[in-house]
Amino acid sequence: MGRGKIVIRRIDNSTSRQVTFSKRRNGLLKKAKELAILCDADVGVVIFSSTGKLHEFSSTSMKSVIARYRRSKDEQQLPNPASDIKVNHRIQL
Amino acid sequence: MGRGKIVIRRIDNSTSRQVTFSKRRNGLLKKAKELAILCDADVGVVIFSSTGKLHEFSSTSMKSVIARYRRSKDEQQLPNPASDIKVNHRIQL
DNA sequence: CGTCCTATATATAACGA
DNA sequence: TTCGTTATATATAGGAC
Repeated sequence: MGRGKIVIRRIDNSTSRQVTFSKRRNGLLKKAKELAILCDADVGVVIFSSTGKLHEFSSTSMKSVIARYRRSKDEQQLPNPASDIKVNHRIQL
Repeated sequence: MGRGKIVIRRIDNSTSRQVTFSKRRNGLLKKAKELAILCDADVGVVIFSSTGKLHEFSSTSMKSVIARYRRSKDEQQLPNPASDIKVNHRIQL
């Protein structure tokens, strides 16, 4: 989507990688927000740049998204309730 | 980005909302993957459709992304060491 | 580092089968 | 509803500030 076509592989040049990062990071966060609004979805996005800086977006709150994610995961990975009697896990954060 | 321009607000029609959801969800996940590869970033995306179905993407593992998110948050929300005597966080990374 | 500009690459809204 | 098709809307690569 620009003057030239690019291949999806790690950008070697540190400077261009940084530039591309900020542009695409903004694009991704915008898309996430649009998806959440348009489709009434609960979305959570976490991005760590290669320099370790955090960027995020969450339609509700990252906390609730993560909590919901856990619950959802727990459910789907417990297809064997018969042998799992003591299913008590606390959802923190 | 289609035949017509749209306003970013919840799509009332359930059917179109569903259609738009699957298209944009795929788009968002693709963008997330590209960002991770191109910019060597650590990305985590969690999406719950309005019907509650989970969709996700993570460059490494959602588990590690969430863990990293927590650490990152812990650090940044402790800008008041004066009143916080028991500030013991380990800086890793 | 973010911002503006502009030519292109992509994503996708509206349809049709 | 689930897929293609395609006309348009957007995102963004490249480059200059």
